[in-house]
Amino acid sequence: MNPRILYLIKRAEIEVTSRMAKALEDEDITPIQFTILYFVDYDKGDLSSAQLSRRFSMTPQSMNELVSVLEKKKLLKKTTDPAHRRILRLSLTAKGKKLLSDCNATLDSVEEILLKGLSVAETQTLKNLIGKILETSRETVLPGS
Amino acid sequence: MNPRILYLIKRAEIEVTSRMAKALEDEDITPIQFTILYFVDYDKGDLSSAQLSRRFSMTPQSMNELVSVLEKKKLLKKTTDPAHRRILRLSLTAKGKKLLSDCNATLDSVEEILLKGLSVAETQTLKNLIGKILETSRETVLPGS
DNA sequence: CATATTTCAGCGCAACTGAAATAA
DNA sequence: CTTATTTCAGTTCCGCTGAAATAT
Repeated sequence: MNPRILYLIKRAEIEVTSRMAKALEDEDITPIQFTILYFVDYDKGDLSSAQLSRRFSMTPQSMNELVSVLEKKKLLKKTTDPAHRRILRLSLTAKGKKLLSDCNATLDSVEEILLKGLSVAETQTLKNLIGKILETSRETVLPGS
Repeated sequence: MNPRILYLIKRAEIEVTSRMAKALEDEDITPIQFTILYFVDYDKGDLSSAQLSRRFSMTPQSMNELVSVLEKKKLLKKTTDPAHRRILRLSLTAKGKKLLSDCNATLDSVEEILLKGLSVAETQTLKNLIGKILETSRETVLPGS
């Protein structure tokens, strides 16, 4: 039926998310929670909840709820910014770092299964092409920047 | 930061969905509702709500709600199957067909914008690669088939 | 009796909006 | 006074489960 590329992307995401959810439930964590940990770790203590909300196109209130859950699970902690006492910078706890690395190992196998029909070169091509689309997206913005 | 392909796919889907939603809101329809119309049209009167629910990995109850909304909007109608009086086959109304073709035109431009960084050949490659992933997915199933 | 489709009813989650306190 | 971050409170939406009626 030669489907739209919009539809193919959506289907692929549904598949990816359900497999991620399944793989991560042993760690008692959702795909979104994982992604937050992933970003907090990457930006090493520089991210606030408000900044995260912008990056994920969510309201600060919604992001704060997600963050609170992770805080209650003792996976990340808030420390007040030395220069701006109102801002709470996020960082992973030791438990959070451990969990993150476990999850990364788990997701490596999920990716491996999903990509087993593709060669290494094809996988790289796929990454590049999606990357180009995301670049185009960033240039032609929709809402308020 | 060399992100996971799982993450790239998720990002792309977020971008696609938000642009679809924006483009379709003039037609007063959501991306999911559009997709249902698209499938009902494609299968020309052969789909029931229960079959649709399986195709989208949803419960029949949830799908029925979506279908009800479209029915109230007079975009599709139910006709009892001649052989199985319990089954309600779905088909588009004239209004639904008109809307679907308008939406398809709208989405053609959305795709064009999103893919403007890619050549025709690259677009085809992207479709093929995602297609391969979806094939692999179908082979290595997760839940009950 | 087992199975599939549809429908009514209620639940829970994850996002939202609104409003307020704190701080630069 | 304006703006940004955080937080409390209420709301809405969308998918879920449970239960029942209908039909093969």
